[in-house]
Amino acid sequence: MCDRCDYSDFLKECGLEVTKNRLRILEVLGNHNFPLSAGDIHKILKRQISINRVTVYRILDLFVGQGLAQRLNGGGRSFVYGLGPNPYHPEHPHFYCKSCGNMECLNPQSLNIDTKPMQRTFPGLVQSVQVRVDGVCKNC
Amino acid sequence: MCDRCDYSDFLKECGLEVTKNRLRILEVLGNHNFPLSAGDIHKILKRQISINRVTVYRILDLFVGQGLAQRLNGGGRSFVYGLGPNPYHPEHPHFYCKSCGNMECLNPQSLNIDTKPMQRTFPGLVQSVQVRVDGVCKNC
DNA sequence: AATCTAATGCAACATATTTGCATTGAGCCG
DNA sequence: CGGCTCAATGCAAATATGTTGCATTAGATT
Repeated sequence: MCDRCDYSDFLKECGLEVTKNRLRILEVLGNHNFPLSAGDIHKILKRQISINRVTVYRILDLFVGQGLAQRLNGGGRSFVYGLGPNPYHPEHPHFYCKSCGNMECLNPQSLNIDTKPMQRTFPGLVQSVQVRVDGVCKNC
Repeated sequence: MCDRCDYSDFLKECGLEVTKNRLRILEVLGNHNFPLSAGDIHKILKRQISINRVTVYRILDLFVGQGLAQRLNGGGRSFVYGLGPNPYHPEHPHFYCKSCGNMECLNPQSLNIDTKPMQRTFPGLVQSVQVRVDGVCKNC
């Protein structure tokens, strides 16, 4: 879907071997404009090929460790994953519909977050700010 | 810990029966300045009394439904719970340490979040904004 | 005390994620 | 080419978390 992203390059840049499964998972993530759970990703891939559930988990963990993917807190009881922020796809907040349980990505500029007050006072290291907006989506 | 909060009153105001287990769970939540998972709460209570895991889950669900408690997305695979916002304890962001996995509550004013851009453009209903700051805490 | 209802306990289930170990496959060196 | 090595993958089982259905208990009300 995103013709500006070369997933093969992404992997190489992270020093990861380029395998079919890894490329497929990156493509699935890139083809959706909302984050997916490991189970969702596995279901989508299984329609086309044979891949093990555990492999999906492992590849996602690997990606998260490298910053290639982002692990987010779905509203439900499982994690959801999206492509990590990169020059073409900046960090952005997510919306969770309490009614249907779906998540969607919001515009990067839909919220202004000022972390300065925090940076001044917080004794630890701030790496990222995860924002989840909860509510009811237009379809519900 | 918080002498301004009368948990028994909290329950009555919500139209809930005042039971020992409910009070105990409110106390545990109030005694910690960071959110706890259902499992944590169960472990803490079991040290003193006999209480069933399921009861903890049910009471927490009840509290969340009434706004007495807040269900947050821990960094890990489970939900975490804290006291819901009230006049004495306003809504506040949370910090998640990627290294040790602990969470802590931040000052309510540590982040400025402007939801106006979002309110203007988003077609659904925005109910709440959950902010989690990720990073490394001072102990790690 | 008898009765009624909500709260709690218990067992079993469901789902998500992790772990250990076996197998496969791609690259490399002789 | 054939064998070697190591990472990637698969498979089975374990673990953690959360839910459901039904039995039991405790507290309020009459």
